[in-house]
Amino acid sequence: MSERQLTSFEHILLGLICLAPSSGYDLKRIFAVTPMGIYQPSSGALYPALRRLELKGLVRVQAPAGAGAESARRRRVYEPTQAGQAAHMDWLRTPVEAATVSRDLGLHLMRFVMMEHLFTSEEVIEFLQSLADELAALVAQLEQYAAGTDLGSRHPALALDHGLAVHRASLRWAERTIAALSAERTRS
Amino acid sequence: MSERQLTSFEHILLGLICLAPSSGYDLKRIFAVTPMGIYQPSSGALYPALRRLELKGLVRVQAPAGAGAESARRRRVYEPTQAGQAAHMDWLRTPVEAATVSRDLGLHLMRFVMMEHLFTSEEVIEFLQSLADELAALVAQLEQYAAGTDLGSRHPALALDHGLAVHRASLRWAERTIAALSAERTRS
DNA sequence: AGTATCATGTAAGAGGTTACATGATTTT
DNA sequence: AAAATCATGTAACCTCTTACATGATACT
Repeated sequence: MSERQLTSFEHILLGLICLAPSSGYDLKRIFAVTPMGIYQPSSGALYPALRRLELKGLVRVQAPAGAGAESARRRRVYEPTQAGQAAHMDWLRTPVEAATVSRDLGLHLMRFVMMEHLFTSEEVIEFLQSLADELAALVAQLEQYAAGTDLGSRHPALALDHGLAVHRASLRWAERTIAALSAERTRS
Repeated sequence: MSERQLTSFEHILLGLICLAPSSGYDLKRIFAVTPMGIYQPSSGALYPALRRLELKGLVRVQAPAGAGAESARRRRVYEPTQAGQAAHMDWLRTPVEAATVSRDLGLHLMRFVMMEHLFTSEEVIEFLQSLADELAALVAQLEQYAAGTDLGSRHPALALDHGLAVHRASLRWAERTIAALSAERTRS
């Protein structure tokens, strides 16, 4: 209920819990094992973040469930509340911001993954299209900067080439993925 | 003299100051204007960071220089000390780490830019080669993960495709840039 | 004279890292 | 029985963001 909005890390944790109820340790292993693991959250980041989500009423600890009394009492398995699921959907629907598309690209990809069973194909394609639009704008902006500015020396221009190359690759991926998903949609 | 090693942000500030003596405000404008400006440091991050560099003896405030007494006393223009230049060179020579090459790619590009007038062509090419090697290894690792793992559903596989696409683009850039710099070197 | 920009800084609060602590369960 | 792994957490420290404060200089 507190007003402060969630951090990216909290949004991702919430999303993972929406995907499947998980304990802190489960989440840690997800980061360790998948190619998402460029970031390896520390205990000191993970457990307090889960408590914050719990305090905000977005996740709750699953009831012991088992017939026995105290079995597995050590694990705190979190599941989303209704408010948590709603907050997650809101996050997935957040528009792609032009100013931060480059910085947030990894986050957008994460959102794309988490949309899979929550969005219709149309919504997913719409998201990818807005991502593609902003990437195209960014590429155009970088091209303009490269053409219009005398960078003085060699390496800055080469570094700019790198930025152009990777953003063009992202853009092509988005366009290719839109095409693939559209084809699957009509084929159904 | 304090033992704590510099943050990436501090390394970049030091590097920019080595490129040209600058005030905090100058540095702020560099971030605002260039395509480096995905990150816009706040005053609360910038000025304390400069003070830390000063305390560590890596930068110092330029002497007023002008003939007059108090003119322009408001600006604190930093220049590197010998220790600062040495620390900067050490940072530039830091090996590319395989485990973090993806996360640190932007940092490596920044280092590449700052190497321009401090490294020989051979050293620059050597750096780019090690970057290319680690990128190639990362691409191979992702390909292997994609082939060996059943990702269960569609979107994770597509997101992995994105990672492959952008890292291949980085790798191609590195190879292309090595070729270009090598050609220039032999032509001189 | 008033506004915009230049220029540097501080205070509060949030969140992360590192390192340590603790105990249960499983494996050898 | 000992060691490894599972599992959660805390405390100290550091840095960042946000927001505010301050004053000088340049422009209109």
